[in-house]
Amino acid sequence: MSSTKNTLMVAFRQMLKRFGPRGWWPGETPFEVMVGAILTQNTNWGNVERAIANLKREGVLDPKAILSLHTSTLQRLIRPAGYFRVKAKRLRHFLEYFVENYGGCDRRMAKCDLPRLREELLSVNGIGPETADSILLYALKKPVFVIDAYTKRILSRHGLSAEDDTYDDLQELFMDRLPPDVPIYNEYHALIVETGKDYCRTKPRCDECPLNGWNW
DNA sequence: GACCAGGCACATC
DNA sequence: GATGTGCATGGT
Repeated sequence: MSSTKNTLMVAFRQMLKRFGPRGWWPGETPFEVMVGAILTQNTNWGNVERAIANLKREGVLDPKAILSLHTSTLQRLIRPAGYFRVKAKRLRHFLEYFVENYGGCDRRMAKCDLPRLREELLSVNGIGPETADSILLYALKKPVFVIDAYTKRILSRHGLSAEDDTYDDLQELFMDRLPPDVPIYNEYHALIVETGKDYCRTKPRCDECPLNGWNW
């Protein structure tokens, strides 16, 4: 266990050395982070930035302001992020929950405990485990480890996960072995994404990967 | 033109 | 419960 813990931190330091702190999540406010978490589902971040810029330009990057938009207007503004019809619905579902339960106030929401918030978020149509955890960690500063496609791919490539491991299995793997520390969870996930982008796409460059030899 | 990107819900078997 | 499919834009 302790050697595993050490291995996880060694991998962390290797990635940090290679890329430096990523400073996630890019977003000026917790609310912007929440919107970004939904818009970035299976989507390149650059496209999400365009969509968020549109919302800002129209002065509607605000829970109630977005809710008051006509559906076609919302769709037009978030169009660059792709899947704009489904994402308009998902955004609305989340905002209805957010405004109804917390008055659209992230600080009020952050006062609630993690297990309750996670369960609530997962019950919102359009919010799955990764989106829920991204909101919890990056917007509300709750200690949850975010698992994403890169994490799955990297763990699998290094033989550190099984085919049938679920999202929760992989999350447990990290959370059992790391202290419940928001800055570490934040930086760790961001660095895994960065490592995945550079070395672990469909044509992997395993030889150069900073996680070469990673094991536990 | 193919492939990729910081998922999720739903239909079908 | 597992497997397959639709959703869509913009960069490389």
